[in-house]
Amino acid sequence: VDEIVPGPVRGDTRHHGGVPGAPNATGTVRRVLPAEGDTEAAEHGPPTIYDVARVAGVSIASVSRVLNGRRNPLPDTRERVERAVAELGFIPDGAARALILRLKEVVGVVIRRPEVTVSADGIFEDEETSLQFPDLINRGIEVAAQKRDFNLLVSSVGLGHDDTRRILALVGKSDGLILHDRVLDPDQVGRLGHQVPVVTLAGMPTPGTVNVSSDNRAGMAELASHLVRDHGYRTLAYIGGHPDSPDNLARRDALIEQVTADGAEFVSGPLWQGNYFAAGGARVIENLLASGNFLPQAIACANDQTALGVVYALVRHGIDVPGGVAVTGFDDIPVARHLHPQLTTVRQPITDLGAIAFETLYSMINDAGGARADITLPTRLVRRESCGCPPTSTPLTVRQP
Amino acid sequence: VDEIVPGPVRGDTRHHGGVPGAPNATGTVRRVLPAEGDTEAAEHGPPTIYDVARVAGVSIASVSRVLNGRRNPLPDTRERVERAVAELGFIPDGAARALILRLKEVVGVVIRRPEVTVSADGIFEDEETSLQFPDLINRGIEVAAQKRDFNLLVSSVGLGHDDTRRILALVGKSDGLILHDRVLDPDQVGRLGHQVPVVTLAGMPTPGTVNVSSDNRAGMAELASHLVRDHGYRTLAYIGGHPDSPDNLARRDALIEQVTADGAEFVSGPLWQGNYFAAGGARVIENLLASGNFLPQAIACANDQTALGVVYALVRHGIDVPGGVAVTGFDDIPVARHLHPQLTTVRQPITDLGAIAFETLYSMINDAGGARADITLPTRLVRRESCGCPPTSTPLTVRQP
DNA sequence: CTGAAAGCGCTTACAG
DNA sequence: CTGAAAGCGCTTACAG
Repeated sequence: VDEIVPGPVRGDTRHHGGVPGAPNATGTVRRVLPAEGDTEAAEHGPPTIYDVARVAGVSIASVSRVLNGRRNPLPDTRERVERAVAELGFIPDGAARALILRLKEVVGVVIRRPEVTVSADGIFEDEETSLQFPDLINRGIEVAAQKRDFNLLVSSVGLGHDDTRRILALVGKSDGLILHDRVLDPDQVGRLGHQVPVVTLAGMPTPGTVNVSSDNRAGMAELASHLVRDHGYRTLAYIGGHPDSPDNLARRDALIEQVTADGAEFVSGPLWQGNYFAAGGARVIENLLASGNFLPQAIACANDQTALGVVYALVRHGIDVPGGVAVTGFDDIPVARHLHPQLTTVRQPITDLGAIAFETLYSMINDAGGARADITLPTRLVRRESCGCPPTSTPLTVRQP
Repeated sequence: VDEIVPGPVRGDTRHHGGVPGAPNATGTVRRVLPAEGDTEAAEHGPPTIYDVARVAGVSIASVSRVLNGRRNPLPDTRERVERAVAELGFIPDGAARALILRLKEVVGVVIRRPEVTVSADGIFEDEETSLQFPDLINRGIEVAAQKRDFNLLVSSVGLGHDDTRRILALVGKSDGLILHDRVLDPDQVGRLGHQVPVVTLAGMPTPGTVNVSSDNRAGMAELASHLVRDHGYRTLAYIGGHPDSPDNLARRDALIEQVTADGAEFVSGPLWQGNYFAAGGARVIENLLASGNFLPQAIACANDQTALGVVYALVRHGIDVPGGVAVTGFDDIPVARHLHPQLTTVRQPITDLGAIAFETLYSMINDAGGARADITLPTRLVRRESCGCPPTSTPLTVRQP
């Protein structure tokens, strides 16, 4: 029996019957059994390195070497492989490559997607709000990743969905994780950090992971000083982002500190709670006005999108910005400079944040070395019109190289 | 010699010496050689299914079955596996899983990142322009993908970079591709379509791939009629997007057709070329004004971001919108409703576009079945203020469920 | 320079 | 129900 049955001896005998250039015929059979006559087994699925080797008349090792530029294959070998690759339309399977290399060249990124909330009157907030800031960060990550031949694998989490399962699946598909703000609580981050390289963006510093954020305190302090000392505003308020966001807390604290230190009054209360989105900012103003509250001279918002909603709501109610109330943002997203009035804000190096997060993760992936320090990037005040400053006369849409 | 050397007999003998719970010690050795004394080989790298099996005292097959909910493992088996998984912090390797399943559960998405262009006076345009529309589409893809346990693998391409290599690498890491507008020329798309399932967004229909787009013609025709018939504008112009964008061409053609049919005048010329970004729209206005051109009564822009820049530049020059010139957009990105004036535009179902692109691709991945028809989603005119309509009195930031 | 062989970490018929 | 074995498609020492 042993010598009659032509059972597979090595993996590559499975491929003996492939017809080069023949289009995939059925696409249904998964395991190719050795053909009876050993002559016309149909080709299934995309071509593999075995198919290329057979067509080129070389070993799979040579194919691999040509494709990866290892050693110096003979010109003849190289040409035959390249011809076969082109003929078959061969694309190497990343999974097999990742398995042997122990490197997927994939960075997992987890963002928090906006919740669909229901307000008191049973109306849903728009769930298609824009994630400008996170999207811009992801762009920074992607551009940096590209230079290392990495790609960006995105997953979003929301409240009440079994996120752990989703995140673990993401980990299994990547070499390391970058977590946006408020994606996991610090405990979970710490635990994850033991299993895989993790970088957090604007998160809580956790041993074993690296946190990348920008200097909220300095930026907000500079803004506060500008509002109080330069413009002379005596009453100020803050419209917060998500209450569990470290960025939000740092900005708020710095504002209160500076405003108080400069002898102005900080107005606060439960109504001043936003959610990082324009809708949230607008709602705060609506509620404030509806309940007859007085408005301070200046409102500092947790981010630009909130400021956008605030300006919108104020103008709707006939309140001029900055004439009636000054409004400022945080982030300096691209649209901020195209608004009326142009938005005064604190500039974060948004794409740099992403790029540095990736580079940090990349170094963690490559050497499992010891502890690394958290990173804080500088911020700076961008004075435009919404704080009360005069319009600038610089070119509108261009910048110096 | 044969019986003295304790060489690996099966793959799993490699794991005999692992110390459960011990932290990864060196992290440098890659291949674990059989330990001399066969007793204290250090654990390396993250735990595998063999480690879990050993700790749980079962076979790797049982571990796999528990983890994937196949068959009905005995409660005892299940518990021991779950305990071992928790103890070791085991996360299954997606690459190995993908290799055997022939499914990576990953959708590759290619976007075109904005070019860094140099204008005539040697000044660079801001490369951090916002990709709101593509980002929103990607969100739609991601949400749909999630429901199928897929993740989104992103890669961006730009002019002059060796994109083919990058895209092929992406293909190797995913089960299928969604291509944004202007990522590849139709020839390349067609070729790729032979090798892997491909869905294009607003691309040129190609045999073997499926194109998903929205009804540009109907939307733009509706807008044009509104401007000419309802508002009575007699001169109109169009600020284009990228000249090689099918969306752009369809919108322009529909506008010209309708404007002409309605007996109004269509103004055009080389200066009216934008690039889908705010900076491009603003520059068109600047150039027009600088060269002493007269402005039409209404300007329809290729998309909302362009309109944003146009409004900005007009207002800067003291031209009221819509009083002096009416301006409209296309897309209805979230920020459009928060601008002053609120932007009249054509609404595309942005996230639906992404979701449907994914679902189409998913079905292509699961059955390599025959040809599929291209898909066109409906659009509709959203009348707000920038066309000359009065402000609406509906709630500002909410919508009905 | 090149090829035969081993092995990456999983899943799943196939027997028991 | 469970385990031993095969195999997914690659890369890379190891010999020749």
